[in-house]
Amino acid sequence: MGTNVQTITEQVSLIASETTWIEGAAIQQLKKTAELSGMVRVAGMPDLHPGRGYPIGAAFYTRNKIYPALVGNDIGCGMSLWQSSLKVSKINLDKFMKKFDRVEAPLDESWSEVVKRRKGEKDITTQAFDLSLGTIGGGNHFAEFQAIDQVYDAKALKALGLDKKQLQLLVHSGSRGLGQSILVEHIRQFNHHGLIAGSEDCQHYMQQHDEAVRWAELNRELIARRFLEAARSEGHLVLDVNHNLVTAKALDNQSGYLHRKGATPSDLGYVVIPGSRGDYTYLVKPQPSEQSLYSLAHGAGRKWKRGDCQGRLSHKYKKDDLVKTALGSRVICGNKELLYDEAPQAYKKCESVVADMADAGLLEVVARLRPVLTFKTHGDCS
DNA sequence: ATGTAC
Repeated sequence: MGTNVQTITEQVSLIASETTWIEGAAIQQLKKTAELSGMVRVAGMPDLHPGRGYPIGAAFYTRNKIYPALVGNDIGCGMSLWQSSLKVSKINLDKFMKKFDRVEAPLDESWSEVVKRRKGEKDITTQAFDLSLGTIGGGNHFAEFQAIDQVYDAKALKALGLDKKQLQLLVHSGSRGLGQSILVEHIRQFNHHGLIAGSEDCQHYMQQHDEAVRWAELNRELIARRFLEAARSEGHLVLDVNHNLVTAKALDNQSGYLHRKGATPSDLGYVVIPGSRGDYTYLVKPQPSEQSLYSLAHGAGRKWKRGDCQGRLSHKYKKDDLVKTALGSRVICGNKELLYDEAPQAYKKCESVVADMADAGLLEVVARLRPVLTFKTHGDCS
């Protein structure tokens, strides 16, 4: 075992240094999840925190069964990084912020052709949630313009087609109401018992799951395209990685299923580990490892529960204090609850989470990106 | 997390 790989039980490991704060409740959930039938191994990431019954920031490996509830409602949620054609040096923040007045409504008619074409190309037939396509949603979802602030591996940066002078766009969103509807219907039918791998019910779930993953990818693409258009910019996709999904994966020459809930794949090339708005994002080169179930943290990880944050912060920080950050970036968030719940103070430092994984030999840092403008929502009190 | 619940 390398450093920063803690053994909780025979089945359960945790990627974190001894000094990284992990809530006890999250470890309890991790151990509880390991007791599910068919569970082989569970790995917690350094951003592990409690969820509703199951923890967030973890990978779960099963044989013979899959557990849709472990993936959760936001099937296909992930991170998409685009490079814009805008020069960082040309950005006037006060002016720039005003460009994003119309990025929350359903996509208008001017998008219908590209939506139709891309849905076809991605074999997405469901129409029930078309109105949500191209919208960010709530919670920890965002669209954030960033500047490459430190380069540690210039070769890798170049291989990705990234230019330090260009403004980048990071999109965090998922399958909106579609994934939710799939999970709700599944739980109504099967509760939390999971599905026998290969069964008809399992195949049916996987078919819906896979479509929701493709829908979430298209959603991020459309969000990026509409933000780039609003910024009067061109752009190209650099990477897109899902952190909520279940996929077939062979381990020890035996087939099985790798569930990821807030866990970024480390076996698919470069990924980003985002800090909460007001903190740095890290572009990293993963080193695939079975020790972490081929996964990495999907972010900095919550330190404080949603709902607790306003009480903990409002004595010290008013609304106006939270829309400008210590790194000089701006935040558009007209929803007061979200403004507090997603404040950088509510999260761990991304640097420490990344360092835990680097020290465990799970990644090498390519570059550090600093936030420029984080868009959450115009909300109800902007 | 959620075209946000009783």
